Amino acid sequence: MTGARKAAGQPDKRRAIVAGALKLFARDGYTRAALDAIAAEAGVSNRTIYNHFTDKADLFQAVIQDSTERVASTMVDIIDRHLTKVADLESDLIDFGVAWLGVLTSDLAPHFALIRQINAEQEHVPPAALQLWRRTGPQHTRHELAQRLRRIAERGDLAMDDPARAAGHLMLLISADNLADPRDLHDQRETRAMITAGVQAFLHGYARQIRR
Amino acid sequence: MTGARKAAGQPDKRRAIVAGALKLFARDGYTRAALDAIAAEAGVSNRTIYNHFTDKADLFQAVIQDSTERVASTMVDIIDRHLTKVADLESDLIDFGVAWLGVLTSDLAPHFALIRQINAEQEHVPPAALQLWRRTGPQHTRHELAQRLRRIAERGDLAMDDPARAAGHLMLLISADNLADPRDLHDQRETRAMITAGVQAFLHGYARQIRR
DNA sequence: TAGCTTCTACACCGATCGGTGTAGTTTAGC
DNA sequence: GCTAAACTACACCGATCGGTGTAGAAGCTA
Repeated sequence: MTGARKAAGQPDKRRAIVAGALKLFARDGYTRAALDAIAAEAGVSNRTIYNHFTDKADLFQAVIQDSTERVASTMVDIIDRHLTKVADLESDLIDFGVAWLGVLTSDLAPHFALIRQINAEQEHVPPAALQLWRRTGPQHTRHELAQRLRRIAERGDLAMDDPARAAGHLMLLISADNLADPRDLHDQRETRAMITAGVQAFLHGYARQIRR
Repeated sequence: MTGARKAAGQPDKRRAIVAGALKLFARDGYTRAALDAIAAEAGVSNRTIYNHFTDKADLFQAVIQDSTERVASTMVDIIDRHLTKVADLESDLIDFGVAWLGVLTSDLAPHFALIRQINAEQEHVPPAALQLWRRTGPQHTRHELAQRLRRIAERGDLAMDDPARAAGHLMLLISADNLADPRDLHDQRETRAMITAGVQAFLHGYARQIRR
């Protein structure tokens, strides 16, 4: 609700609260996560939380915003690192996919559990928070990815009508259904095989030389 | 937990309870959904629920099983209806996709909200229930779809190494990210365009004549 | 040292919820 | 029409939780 916060309280306490809240919201969901447990996790008094946030809902929204921005910037970094200078498109895309999927098992993993919670609780999450996540999260990274794909297409290695749609397809084919089922992500070989298959499915659909 | 139920109570009451519970579990999630509210939704006394189910968790598991079986059989029907006799592969796949996506907005829609809840609450759902859903739900339909794709491949219209993986890709490309974001699904033209793009991406990746 | 803000510990309120007990009413099957 | 099972209404318990009040400790600034 309140757009601009006036930085009440100690910044390090605030960070600890947000970090602890992310962990518990991600694991337990909005309703199940108790504020006392969050306070304990953050090594902070229950009362201090209300010194930084007006509400449980307010805290939730802050957690969404913080985590989304952090993850989105990581994703954009990966896009930049792998898809700016492209030598062998297929192997570069596979490397890109490996890095992309690696985020799901990194220390940023709780974020994606949080996203599942948001998707489940859509009816109870304030619409403003939902919209904020969609824009600065998946929409932003998809746009960034689409830009790179368009540039590669202009070089002649890809052919597509709608870069945004193609970017969405690539993201789907790379992450497969692992967003819904984050197990099996620890088998390196299986993960790589899955990514390779996804990239090949993507490429042979968009590569110009095999487009009919 | 208890595998075999001894059909305690009136069957129509049981059905009403399961139906009401599905609606509320889907909308509110396991924790938020109150048993009193479920009882009211089902037009049944609070106490009657405990005559049919031992627990809230027991009821939840029954709801998962019931809804999953119903939806899976619908999906298999759609596969059978559209992919048994294939004339024009691309247009048949598009029709198939339209029917497939139509389920998401049908009266079976609450099921997918329930699935989002399950995916979010994975840490708190009994593993047996999770496994049961995965097997009789997505794994089953994917296997069924893979069978059809293999048959089409044997006829020479498709080429693929791993039919199961291909089936997964097709399911992803057809439903795009609408499983996570079920809005926008009411714009007929946009939906059809999305499905068409997905099918074309799939086809040009697996069609033999354009495989390098 | 003085003064201000922040944090902590703790007790507390009101509401919600899962689950039970009970007494009485309805319904199904013989 | 009788009996037993099933259902209803209602009161109730114990636990959890969001949020507040308060009094004092800790830390920063001058």
